[in-house]
Amino acid sequence: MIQNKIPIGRFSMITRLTCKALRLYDETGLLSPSAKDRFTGYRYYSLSQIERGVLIRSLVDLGFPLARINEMIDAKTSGDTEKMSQLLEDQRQRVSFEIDRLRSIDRLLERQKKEMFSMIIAEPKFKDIEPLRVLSLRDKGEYGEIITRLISRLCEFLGSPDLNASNFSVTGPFMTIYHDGEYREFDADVEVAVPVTGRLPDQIPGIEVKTIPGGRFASAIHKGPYQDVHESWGKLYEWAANQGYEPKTPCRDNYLNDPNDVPEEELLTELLIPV
Amino acid sequence: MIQNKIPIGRFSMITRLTCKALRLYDETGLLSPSAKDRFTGYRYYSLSQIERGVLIRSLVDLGFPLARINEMIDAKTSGDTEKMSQLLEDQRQRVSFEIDRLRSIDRLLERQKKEMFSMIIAEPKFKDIEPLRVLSLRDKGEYGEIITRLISRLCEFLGSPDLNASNFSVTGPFMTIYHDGEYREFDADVEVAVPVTGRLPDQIPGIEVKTIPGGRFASAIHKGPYQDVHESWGKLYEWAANQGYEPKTPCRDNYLNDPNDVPEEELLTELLIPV
DNA sequence: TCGAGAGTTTTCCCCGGGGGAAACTGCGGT
DNA sequence: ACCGCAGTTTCCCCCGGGGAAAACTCTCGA
Repeated sequence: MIQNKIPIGRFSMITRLTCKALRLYDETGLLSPSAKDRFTGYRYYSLSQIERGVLIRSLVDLGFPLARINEMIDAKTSGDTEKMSQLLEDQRQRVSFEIDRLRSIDRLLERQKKEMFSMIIAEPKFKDIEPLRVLSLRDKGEYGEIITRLISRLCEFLGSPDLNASNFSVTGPFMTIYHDGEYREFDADVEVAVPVTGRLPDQIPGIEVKTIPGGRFASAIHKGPYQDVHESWGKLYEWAANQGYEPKTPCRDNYLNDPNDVPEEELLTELLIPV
Repeated sequence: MIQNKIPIGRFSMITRLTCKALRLYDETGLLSPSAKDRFTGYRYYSLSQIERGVLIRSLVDLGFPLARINEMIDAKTSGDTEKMSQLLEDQRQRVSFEIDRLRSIDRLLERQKKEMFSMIIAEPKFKDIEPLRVLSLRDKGEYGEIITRLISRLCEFLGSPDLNASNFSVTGPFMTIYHDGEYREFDADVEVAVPVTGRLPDQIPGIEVKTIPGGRFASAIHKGPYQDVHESWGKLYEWAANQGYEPKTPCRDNYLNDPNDVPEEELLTELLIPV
């Protein structure tokens, strides 16, 4: 019997697997050296293990995770061609999927390069939102004016000193809830709310504590002046419809930053449509 | 001052970052909550942190690693447009590179699906090989015949029982070294060698212990019958030349598995051209 | 037989979080 | 004032190795 004691470094050169990887494969049992010196712990591989090593290497090159490599080798040694092509097909799908993902990232990067973050708009997605306990104020009138007015009234209330002592606190951004079925420039039925926790020290006429319902929403983030928000609403409606959901009511939006802090072009508004 | 104590879960909903990620960002300092309860450890974020969170999220979507995200935000807040577009460009390159890599994997997978591993050939690459101490036997004649003959003589010698006792062992696969400048069907100058370690117990006429030189090699793995090896040699020469290297001499090949163990179509031969 | 230099061993930390366990806490409702 | 549930905390393991450190060992040539 020819002793073939290939030390790890040379075996690594032959199989193109790194020493680090070989040690890992030893631990996990994917490829254990045929001999291990009991005193020094040195690993020694045999010539007949080279083939397995090379096979593992090519499977690694194909992007298989180690668990799949194990399955694949099992399938190959037991001649299970069915399983093998199954695994190959799975892998191909995973790779294609990844390629698509990267391509869309590439497109986004391209856009950012041109516009230098003037337009980071998070891609639309669905969100499951829990019911929310809010402080709210509702009125009718012209959009822009009424929202400004209600928000400043809420701010005024929140700024009052006797709130500091209580366990009351604000737990989210301001939001507007549009109770009308569709956009209406004037005489709109609008509610402004802010998520809160804790108990109110006293009753303020017109300001109400209530719980607004949760559920599934289509969500997108609009960046830029409030005036342009209509376009984004349109896109979001379209997107939700394309995904096979029917837009419901009432819509909301969240004001994610403060017009006092950032210029108009940096304003972020999250748009939410219940579906 | 309005207390805004947004707990981690809600902040995660708003920014679209997971709680897990937020805890990590807290540890690394990328985004630390504005308040942390000293007794319970609860994290509380403020409304004004939402913007940073949303920005981080969109950078994550763009595939930036966290370190780059840090740099990017620094550049953005200090208004360093130069740096920003630099980072964007870098990222775009990394993504394109990754897309290319995946595409080539996809191509390989496609091929494997058709040929079911009848042709795993590792992609050509360059290797730096150390000098190798070998047992060698050299002769002239017709390729196929001479290689077979020399290998069996070496095997015979290696199988002799007095070697077992010594500290002598085989540390690599058999190899052939082609000393001619080019392919020659007959009267080829061929050396067969096997890497060894330890001392030879006695001298065998014709068998020599020597050290063959190392250096940089172009390497590929051929799978299939030895007869077809010429095509792979040709491809490897072409590839090395395309990479701007000049093929030198002598070439070698390593026999990575044993014709006694596997059918002809499964034979693996590593081809090495010094450059 | 010895010494130098290269090879190998373990161990630990890193990426960028996901998943899950066990324990503790917040908060609204009754 | 208490209950129960949902939220939050920390801790540890997982992927698939890369990099580095400290200690040990192998091998070849002199």
